[in-house]
Amino acid sequence: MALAKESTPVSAKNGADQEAEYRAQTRVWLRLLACTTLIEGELRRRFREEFDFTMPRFDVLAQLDREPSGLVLGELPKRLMVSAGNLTPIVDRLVEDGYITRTPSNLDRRVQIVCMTVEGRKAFRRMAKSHGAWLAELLADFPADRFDGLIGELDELKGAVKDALQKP
Amino acid sequence: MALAKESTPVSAKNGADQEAEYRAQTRVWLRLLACTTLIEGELRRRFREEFDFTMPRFDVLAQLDREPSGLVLGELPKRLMVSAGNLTPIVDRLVEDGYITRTPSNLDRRVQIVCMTVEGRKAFRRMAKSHGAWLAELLADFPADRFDGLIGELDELKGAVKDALQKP
DNA sequence: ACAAATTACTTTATGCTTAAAATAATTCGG
DNA sequence: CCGAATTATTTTAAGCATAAAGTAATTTGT
Repeated sequence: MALAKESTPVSAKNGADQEAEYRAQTRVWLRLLACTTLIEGELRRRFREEFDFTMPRFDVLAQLDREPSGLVLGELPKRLMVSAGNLTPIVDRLVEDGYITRTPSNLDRRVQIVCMTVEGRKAFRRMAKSHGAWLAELLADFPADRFDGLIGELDELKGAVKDALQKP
Repeated sequence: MALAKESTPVSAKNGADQEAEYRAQTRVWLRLLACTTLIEGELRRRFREEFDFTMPRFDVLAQLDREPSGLVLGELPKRLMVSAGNLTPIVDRLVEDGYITRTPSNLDRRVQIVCMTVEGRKAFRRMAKSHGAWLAELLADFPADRFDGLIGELDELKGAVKDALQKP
C-alpha cells in the first residue's frame, strides 16, 4: 500500500513546502517528547525519593479518588490508556499494600470492583499535594498568562492525532 | 524578573489565583502527557508491525546517522537523555543484528566507539522515511501555520523546566 | 438447552527504564 | 611510583509496557 504522502494530496504542495512541513512536524514531535520526558523523569524521581511510590500507581489512585463507590476494574485500562495486562500487577500490589480493595461482583463473577481504602485516600491526598507543588515548581518559569494558549494548542493537537488514528 | 504589583512578592498570590494557576499547570502537564503517549504509542506500534523494530533502537541509529566516523559510546546516554545502563543491552542487540559496530579505543581501553554499518545506514534511512510519513499522517489535521508557534511555546516550556531543574 | 461467541481478566514473553552496585582502566596527588 | 579518586561501562534488581495467548464466566444463536 502506498504511503499517504505519495497518494493524491489534499492540497498539492511543492517539494520545498512539503519538506518544510516535515521538518516542522518532526520538530513538534521532538519538542513534545523532550518536554514530557524531562517533566516525567523529575516527577518519577521525586515520587520515588519522597514517597517510595511510582507514577503508574499514583495514576490508579487518582482515578479511584474521584469514585467514592469504586470502579469496575475494566474501566482503569480505558481511562489510563494502558493495556489491561499492565494493570494486573499494579493493582495487585496496591491491594497488597492496603491502598485499595478488589472485590468480585456478585452479579457477574468476571467483573471486579476496585475501591480506595481510607488509608489509600489519605496517602493519595498527601502525594497529590506534593505532586501539584512539584509541577508548580517545574513550570514556575513559564509565563502564567500563556498557559491557556498552550493548553488550547495541545488540546487541538490531541484532537488532530485522535482523528488521524480514527481514520483507517 | 518581573515586579509584582503593590510590592507583593511574586510567590505571594492570593488563594484563588494560586488555585487557578495550579489547575492550569496540571492541565498543561496532562495534555502534554496525553499527546506524547498517543503519538508514541502509534509510532511504536508501526515500528513493530512494519519493521519489527523499537523506537529506542531507532533513536540510537538516528544519532549515529549524523556521525559518519562514529560516536564514543558514552555520548549516547547524554544525547538520548537515558541512563547508561539502559543503553548497554540495546547497543548489544544492534551490534548482534549487524546495524552497528562497537570497537574499543586503543588510546583508552575503557572507551568504545560505536559506528553504523553500511546495512545499518540503509535500514535506518528506510525506517526514517516511514517515520516521517507516519508523523505527517498523525499531525496532518493540525493547521500547518500554527506549527511554528507551538514549537516556540514548547521550546520555552522546555527551557523553563530545565532552568527549574538547574536551580536546586 | 447447549455449543459458539463474547467479555473480563490474567499470564507469559519480550523489551525498555531506572538506580545502585560492580568492574575495570585511567588519572591524580603526594 | 603507587594508592586513591575518577571515568567508562556493565550488571543487577525492581518495575512498567505491550502483544498475544490463556482461563473462566456470561451471553447469544439456534
